[in-house]
Amino acid sequence: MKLGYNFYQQDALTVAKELLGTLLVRELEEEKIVCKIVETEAYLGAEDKGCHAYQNKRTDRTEVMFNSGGCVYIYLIYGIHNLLNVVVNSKNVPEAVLIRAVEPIRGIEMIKKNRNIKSDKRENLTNGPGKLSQALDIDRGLNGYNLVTGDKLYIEQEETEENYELVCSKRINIDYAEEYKDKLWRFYIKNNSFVSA
DNA sequence: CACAGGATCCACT
DNA sequence: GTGGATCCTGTGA
Repeated sequence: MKLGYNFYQQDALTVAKELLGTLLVRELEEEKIVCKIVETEAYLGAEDKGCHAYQNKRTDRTEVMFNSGGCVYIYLIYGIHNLLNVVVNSKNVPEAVLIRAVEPIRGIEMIKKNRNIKSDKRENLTNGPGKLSQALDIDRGLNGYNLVTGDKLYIEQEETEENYELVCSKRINIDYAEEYKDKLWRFYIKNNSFVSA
C-alpha cells in the first residue's frame, strides 16, 4: 500500500518515527529497487537551528519545504553527495524528514552498479544518506518530486508489519545548531546492521 | 561578483 | 582516526 497524501501532513517527528520499517521504492528503466527505511532524522523549520528553513527562512533552496507534505527535498552537501528528505506537514510549514539509511530488499545488483565501490560489505551500500541516494540513482533532478502522485519514486507500507524496537538519539553532524543539536530527533531500528554509525 | 562553508564518504595510515 | 574531495548556496559588498 502506497502511503497517501494524509500521511505526509503530519508533523516531522511523527512521520520520522512512522517511516521506519516502510519501503522506499525507486523505479528505474532497467530495474525496480526496493529498500526498507531503517534510520531517519526530523527537521522542524520554524524553531530548529539545524534546519535550512530555520525561522521559516525562504530561499531558492528551502522553497520546496514550504509545500504541503508529500514531495521530496534533495540537496547537495560537500559538493559531492545528494541527501534525500521527505517534505511533511501543511503548506507553509517547512518541516522535513531526512532518510539516513535503508536496507536493500530488491534490486541489489542495480544498487551495486550505481555505487561502484571496492568494499564487498553489503552494509556499505546504503548505510548513510549520501550512499543511499547514489544507490537509488537519486540526485537534485528529482528535487520537488511528488511521492503521492509519482510512480518513479514513492514509499509504501510493508505488507507484514515486522516487530522492531525504536531507538531515539541525537542527530548527526549539526554541531552548529546549538541547543537543538542535542534534541533526540534521530530515530532508527534497533540492531539493524544498516543503521549508520 | 567573490567568498566561505556544509544534514558526507572513501581511501589510506 | 584522519584528511581531502568538490560545488552549490546564501550572504555581503
